[in-house]
This record gives sequence, structure tokens and C-alpha cells, in this order.
Amino acid sequence: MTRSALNRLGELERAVMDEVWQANGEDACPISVRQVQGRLGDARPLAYTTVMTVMTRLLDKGLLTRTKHGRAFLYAPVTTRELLSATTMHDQLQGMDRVERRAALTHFLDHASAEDLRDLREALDEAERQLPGRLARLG
Amino acid sequence: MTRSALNRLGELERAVMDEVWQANGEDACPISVRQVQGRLGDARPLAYTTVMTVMTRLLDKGLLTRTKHGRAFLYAPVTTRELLSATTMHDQLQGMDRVERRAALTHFLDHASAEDLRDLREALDEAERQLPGRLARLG
DNA sequence: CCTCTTTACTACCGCTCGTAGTATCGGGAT
DNA sequence: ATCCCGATACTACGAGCGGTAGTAAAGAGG
Repeated sequence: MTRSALNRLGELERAVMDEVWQANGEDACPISVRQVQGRLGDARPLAYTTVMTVMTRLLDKGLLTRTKHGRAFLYAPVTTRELLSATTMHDQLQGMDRVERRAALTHFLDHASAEDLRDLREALDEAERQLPGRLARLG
Repeated sequence: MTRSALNRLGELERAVMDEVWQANGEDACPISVRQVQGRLGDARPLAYTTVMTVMTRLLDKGLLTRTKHGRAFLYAPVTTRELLSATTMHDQLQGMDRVERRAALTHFLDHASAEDLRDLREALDEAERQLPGRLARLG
């Protein structure tokens, strides 16, 4: 699951991942190709094989796992959307020096909603409470 | 400058943008194609026309501007790397409900360095100090 | 006017993604 | 045991993008 691969998901690939993630949230995972086709069906009528091809590609990219269940495979997401987003956010800061990172973070907050700022502060408090442990764990 | 276009920059396109940004930091902007070719040259020897093609594409994508200077065009970045990163970070939260956003932010902090957490807290303090003004400005 | 640099236009190849057909295979019903 | 149905594997194809660059044209300087 290369980092670059994750950001470069196609439109349909992303839509399929969203359906799988949503199914996961409804405890409807692992999920079959047929079911994903059904979920997409309302907005996007696609051939069964199209959905299967996309899901196989997502499997190759390491975003889905599958297990055989009877004659069919059932698919489940390898990671959560939230974790993936967080990783991509981090990637955006890669290769910057500290000054630039700060600037980027400041810009990020400049355009954040009041809700996000509040949530972020709480999460930050929590993260800092756990930081000593994390640093110790890292040596 | 579509959002999707920004995340989907190719390897060389990204390298060219980095050179232009760096030149900008050295007050060496606007910059010519020839100069960018020279900056890349050490690590990546490319034909002049290759660099020009890429810079024209970046112009089309809205990431560069140019002004004629004598017979040549001089290019300058439209936005900063930091702002672009911040925008992409925001994009990662798009389409999530509040619970998911919070989870994503928490994951983000879980993998942040101590330095980033410190910088983020300071930036957060600053952002919250300015928040009332921002909210008022938005109506 | 000739030459050198720069630009504009065009091209090509490899890869990815959306889309799907065909061939095959395995189970359940008869 | 056989036939059928649904699922999978394999293959394909066209559009678009990105890396790469050649060629033609245009303009400035000698």
C-alpha cells in the first residue's frame, strides 16, 4: 500500500471504497461485489464485472482484503477512511522544514471551522497527555 | 485550479514546482525556463523543451503565472507550497461528518511529532484569538 | 540579413482508470 | 451425473495524463 497510490485513487475507485467503508460502519462487512454493485446502483449503474475489476484493483493496491465465502469473495477495508485521511494529511507536511510546516499548519487552521478548532483542541489536549508515553515508547 | 488537479501532480511537475518555490524563497522569481532547467540539471538532466512543456502544463493548471520579459517568459508561483498543503489537508476532511473528522484529526495528532504538536498548539491559540473576527467577517 | 534563443505546436510512449466481454469454474437442483 | 446459474479470472480497449522531446516559427542582436 504505497503512499502515492492512496492519493491517486480514481473517481470510481474512491466511490467503491466509500461504499465499503460505509458498509463497514453498518456492520455489513465483509461485503460482496454484488452488494457493492447494488449500493452503487442507484447513482451509478455499472456492470457487475466493472465493479469486480475495480475491487480487484483495490485489492492489488492493498486497500481491501478478501476472504472466500462459498463461491464468492467477501471484501473488507484494510484501513479506515479517517486513518487514511490522517496519513495523507501528514504526507502534505513531508519534506518541509519546521518553518514551512508551521506555516502550513497555520494556514490549515486559518481555514478550519470553529467546530474543527474545538475538536482539534480537545484532541490536542489528549495527544499531549499521551505524548510522554509515546516518546518513551519510541525510545 | 481544480482541487483534484493539485493532488494529482506528476513527479516532474512536482519537482518543477519545488524549484520555482525555492527560487521564490531566494527572491529569484519570476524565473525563466532556462533557469529552472539549470536548477534541475544537477539531479535531472532534461531537454529544454521538456521543462518548457511541463511549465506550460503547470500554467494551464493554474499553478504558475508568467509575464513576458523581452523574448522570454518569466514564471512565478500562484500560491505557496504551505497554502497548497493546507488546502489538501482540508480536502482530506471533506465529506466526513463531525465524528469522522474528529477521528481523522485524532489520528493525525497521534502520529505528529512533539514539535508539530507544540507548533500546532501555538497556531491554535492564535487561530482561536482571531476566530471571533473571522466569524464576524463571514456574517 | 543571418544566427541564436525562445516559444508554439505536435508527437509518442507507457501507465492508469473506467468500462466491460468472454471464458471458465464450482454448486445446487434435477 | 448433468445442466444451469452465478461468480471469478483473464483480457481488452479507449481516453487522459505525464515524461520526454523534436521541429517549426518568431523575434532580438550583431
